[in-house]
Amino acid sequence: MSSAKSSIRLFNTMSKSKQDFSPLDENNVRMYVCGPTVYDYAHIGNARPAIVFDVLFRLLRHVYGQEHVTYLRNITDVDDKINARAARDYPDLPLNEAIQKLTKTTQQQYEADMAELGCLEPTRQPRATDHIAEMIEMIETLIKSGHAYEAQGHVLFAVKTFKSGEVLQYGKLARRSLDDMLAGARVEVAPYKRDPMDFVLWKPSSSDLPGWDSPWGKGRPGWHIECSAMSKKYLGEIFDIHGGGIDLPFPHHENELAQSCCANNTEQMAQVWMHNGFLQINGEKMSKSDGNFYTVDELLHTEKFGGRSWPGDVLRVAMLMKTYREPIDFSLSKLKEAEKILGRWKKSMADLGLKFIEENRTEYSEFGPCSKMVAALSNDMNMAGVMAELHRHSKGERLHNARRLFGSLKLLGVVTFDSMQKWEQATQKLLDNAPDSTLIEVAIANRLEALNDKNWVEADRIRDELASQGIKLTDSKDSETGKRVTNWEVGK
RNA sequence: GGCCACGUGGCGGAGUGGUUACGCAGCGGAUUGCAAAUCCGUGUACCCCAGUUCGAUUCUGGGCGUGGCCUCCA
Repeated sequence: MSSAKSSIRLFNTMSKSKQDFSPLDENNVRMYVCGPTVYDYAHIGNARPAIVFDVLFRLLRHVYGQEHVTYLRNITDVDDKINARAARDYPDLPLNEAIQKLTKTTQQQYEADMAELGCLEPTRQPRATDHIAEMIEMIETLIKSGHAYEAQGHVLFAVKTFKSGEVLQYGKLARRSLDDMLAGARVEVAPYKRDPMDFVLWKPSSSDLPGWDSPWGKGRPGWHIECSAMSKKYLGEIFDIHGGGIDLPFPHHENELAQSCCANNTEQMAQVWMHNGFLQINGEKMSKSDGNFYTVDELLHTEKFGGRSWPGDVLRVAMLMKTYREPIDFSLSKLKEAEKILGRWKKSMADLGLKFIEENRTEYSEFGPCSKMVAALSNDMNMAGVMAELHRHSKGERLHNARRLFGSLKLLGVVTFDSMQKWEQATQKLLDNAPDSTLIEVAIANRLEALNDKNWVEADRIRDELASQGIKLTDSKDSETGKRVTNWEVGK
């Protein structure tokens, strides 16, 4: 166990290198991941961080114990996009009610989607609007300590005050100097900013927008402060892992880091910063603004992508076929390959002797993952290594292989006892719905007779007829006698 | 324009200063018509140029290409 603990290595965006992971408190490993802004269906690209960090969550639970990992994923429910969408979708409701309704249903949809993709619920999913008081408190602290200032109803964070000694810290996560950022600035700078890069902690709300009373008048928080306030409340001033998409290092995480360190007077916010790569479609980033996206719900429940729907476990495997930091080209061939591989894994488990019937449930819950697979996973979630181990067990010949395969797939969140039970029952159901099996046996016997007579035409006629009823024949040879043995199964 | 990442066999996708995963597809075989299923076998690939080295796909420099960030974004 202790060797496993010390062997987790994670790529840290801050240092741009893989580092040994050692939690601040082994009894409470803490991870914060930036979650969805709940104004619309999640697309499959939005699901990647949920899946990637779910796998990490599961690995940490495996290594440190289920009760010793805290995983927070926030729900952003205050945002200009939400306001706009609520007004559009519920024009007859008062805005506050419309927003309530929109954010609530969107969050439920998100949680349902992620569950279908095999993701565990995080330990907590705090909502921004439930933590306005904590945000205001942190902003006040920042003003008192000179890191923030009020200007025309806004409160702004002064980026140049984020220093360690005399060294400017702002920009160190994204590895960008203030000059670099200014050179590339594409937005007009508000005149009341002391520095062009200063960002909003609090902004005024007009009467037609959601707002909360504050020392600076009725207003609403800026985007970044919620994560600083909520992570502090539930995880402490410094925690272990902070994750999110590769678009977040700048500005979101850079700003969170600045706020948190300045408010808490700490040198760091998280030990490790992790970022997942994007999904691409035809080589371009999948994004809502470009319109080249598929929602999780569409993939699961409609035939919009590739003319068919896709099970959650297939989508999950497809997503795990590449290192989390690299982009994935989301394509039909990828999903097909994932489905084929996953089908084979399931079949091998059954062929090697696993039976997902109730009396086995307790015994099977004890099956653990293959240690080499855990080792690969511990190496910054090296999924290629993980896949190789899964394939190795899938091709094994012993019951042991099946147990390890099940244990490994379970750890990855790809299968559960229940999902395998359903799979087994579905396979069985196909058999039950097939035409009378004695008739099939007779047909097979007739075909065999025809084959022995070298009457190929008649033999093929029988086979084709069965095929038309969805019965697929597979010929093999008995290893003892050398005689032809014909099995049948119900095809798709 | 600035910053960052990546560029591997038909495709997907790891990794390594020398023995070169894994998967998909293909090909050959087990298989005594054809097919399917299964199993076995089969692939010396690493963008270009220069440098370091006994030796580079792996290190260094330059170039080209692709993608991302610099504005809301997973």
